[in-house]
Amino acid sequence: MVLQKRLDYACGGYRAPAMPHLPRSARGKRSARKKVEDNQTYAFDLLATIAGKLLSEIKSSPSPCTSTGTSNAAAGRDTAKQEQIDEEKSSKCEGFDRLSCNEAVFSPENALEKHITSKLKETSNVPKDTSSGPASPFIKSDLSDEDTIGGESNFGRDGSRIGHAVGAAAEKYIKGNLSSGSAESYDRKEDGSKKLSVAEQQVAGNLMDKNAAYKYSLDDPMVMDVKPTLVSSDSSVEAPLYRNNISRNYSFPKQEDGLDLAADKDDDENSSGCTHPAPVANQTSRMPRIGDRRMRKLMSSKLRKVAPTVLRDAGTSNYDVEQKPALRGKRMCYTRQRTQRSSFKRRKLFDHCPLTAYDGGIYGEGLSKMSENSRIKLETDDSHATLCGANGASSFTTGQNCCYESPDYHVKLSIKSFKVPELVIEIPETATVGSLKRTVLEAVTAILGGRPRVGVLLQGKKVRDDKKTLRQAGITYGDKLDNLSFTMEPNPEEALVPPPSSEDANFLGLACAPEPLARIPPIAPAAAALDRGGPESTESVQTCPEMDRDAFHSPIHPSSPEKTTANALALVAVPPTDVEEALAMVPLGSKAKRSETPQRRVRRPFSVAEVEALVLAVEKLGTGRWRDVKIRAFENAEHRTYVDLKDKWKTLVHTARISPQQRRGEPVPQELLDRVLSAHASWSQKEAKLLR
DNA sequence: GTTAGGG
DNA sequence: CCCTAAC
Repeated sequence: MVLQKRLDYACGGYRAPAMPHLPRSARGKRSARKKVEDNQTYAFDLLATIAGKLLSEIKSSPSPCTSTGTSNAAAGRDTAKQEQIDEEKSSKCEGFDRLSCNEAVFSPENALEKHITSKLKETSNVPKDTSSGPASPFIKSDLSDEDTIGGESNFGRDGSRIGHAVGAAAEKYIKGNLSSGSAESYDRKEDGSKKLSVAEQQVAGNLMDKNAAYKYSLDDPMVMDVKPTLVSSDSSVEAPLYRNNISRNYSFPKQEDGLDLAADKDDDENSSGCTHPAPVANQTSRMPRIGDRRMRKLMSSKLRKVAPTVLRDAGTSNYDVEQKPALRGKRMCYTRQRTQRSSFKRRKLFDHCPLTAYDGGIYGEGLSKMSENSRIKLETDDSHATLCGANGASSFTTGQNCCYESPDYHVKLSIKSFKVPELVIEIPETATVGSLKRTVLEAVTAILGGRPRVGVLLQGKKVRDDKKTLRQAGITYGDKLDNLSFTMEPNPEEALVPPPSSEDANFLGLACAPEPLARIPPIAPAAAALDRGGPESTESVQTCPEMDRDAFHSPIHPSSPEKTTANALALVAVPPTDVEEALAMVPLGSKAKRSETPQRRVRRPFSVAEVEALVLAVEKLGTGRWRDVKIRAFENAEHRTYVDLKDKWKTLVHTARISPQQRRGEPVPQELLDRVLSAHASWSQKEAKLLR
């Protein structure tokens, strides 16, 4: 055949049309079998990449300290709070009445990102199904025409869905964000990953005895709030996050343990290569397709090993995996995902159980029980009155901790949700859903990833003076609570990055640089902060007045006892408006240019003239010699590759077979379609004969 | 780089 | 149109 080919060319590219060639179809379909394998590989690679990145981040971050002191350092910003912690540690009963909201402890990122992630994921898959299932087999083959259109429309739908999804996620958060945390904690137990629990307990132990731990947690409103978050991640993926947060934010001695354990869980041997992935990933993403492909292959060997270890690190993992267009429709099928999914389901179940939201604290089971009782305790004044914010104050809190507090003048608060910085994401339409997810995750992580701090808004105004007593600030018993809300914000101390601005090359520029597509202008410049690396964005957020205004409000409802459950603290990331809008802005990769979805070629429907030329050529050359067809009939049509011609022929054949009503796009003269069918039949026959 | 097919 | 496998 080869020889023949060459000879033909020698003759000016014209050969005996009737010279059928052996179809390669003999190869049969190979896709199915290998796909599974390959998919896994992809998944692993991607996961590994991400995981590696995360891991590296963790590593790069200040190593966990052995004592609370570290956590204090982390908190940095609020000295008083730090002291608080120390005190607690040193003396069992001391400082309980103090306001010990160590912001450092507050790290909702996990929960949030997790939540969003899962949500996105969940929804993203839906559209897939929709698009994949052509109403009829006929329609299916018509894809070339309709597919593109359909595909695009699908994409659009996806987007909207995602938006909804996000919205839903946000809603969920509002309703019972914490619940997710609780669910998570449950997951953990169920999964038998008690290592973490142990670690937690140990941590608690460090603080003192269990009671101490209890108290500690109770004492620190933030802690309470946070707890769910910490545990929030799914057993598999969570672990890493969990430790990640802890290590970075809390620097508990045990973190290490947790980390190791987590790592070991799946496979310990691989922790080694984890450092690579991050950089590699970036490179990969930037590479041209072929390069990319190759890269992935090359990497796969290395990364695969690492992947398992890091998997959990990447709460993100799934995002990344899905981000690859290559994975479209094919999803990872390894257990991990299933695990996650199941976790998610469980979590969902818990979503409506606000009570549990508080459970599953850092300290584990013990805490979980008291959690419902514990709420937010705020210090009213110097008198050390502790405010048991819980709706229907918890007996526990009162009984155990409140011994130090005066029962009077307790401000009862029920935090329904936290305001988080507005999340604005900008992403090209051509970006994959996966990249979208990742982007969102990054944004959220960036915002809350560091050591987020809690802001208090009273009547819309930020209460900045931490030294003020609640009373002084105007937060008093039975008053103004409606105007009290909390915000979750990046810790300024952590990030000394310039305030975010739309011009910020870091995220705006880099983010989408590779993407030629027009971007949706950032909705709110302030939002840019979100895009930044977690810690860095802090300052900007703090600085930005809009932050406070735009952030989601978590109005505090004077809690009524019966509402306790319903009023569970919720961490909510509520998109200001439409999710899609909100998502409009985050850079696809603030740090690395990700969004490397190679621009999809513009759709250029075949004109009738082109179809005719194609038909003519195929009639002459037959099917299976697309390169020749291309040369013969589309030599000058740069945008028509022989693959395109082949595809077009495929669709033409299909089109010719379906009823005219089912056809879409510019109608092709029936005459041409008839010729298509005849030519197709003719050449098929010749082919068949040859095979015999 | 081509061809064949699935997505 | 995209992506791959098999050539």
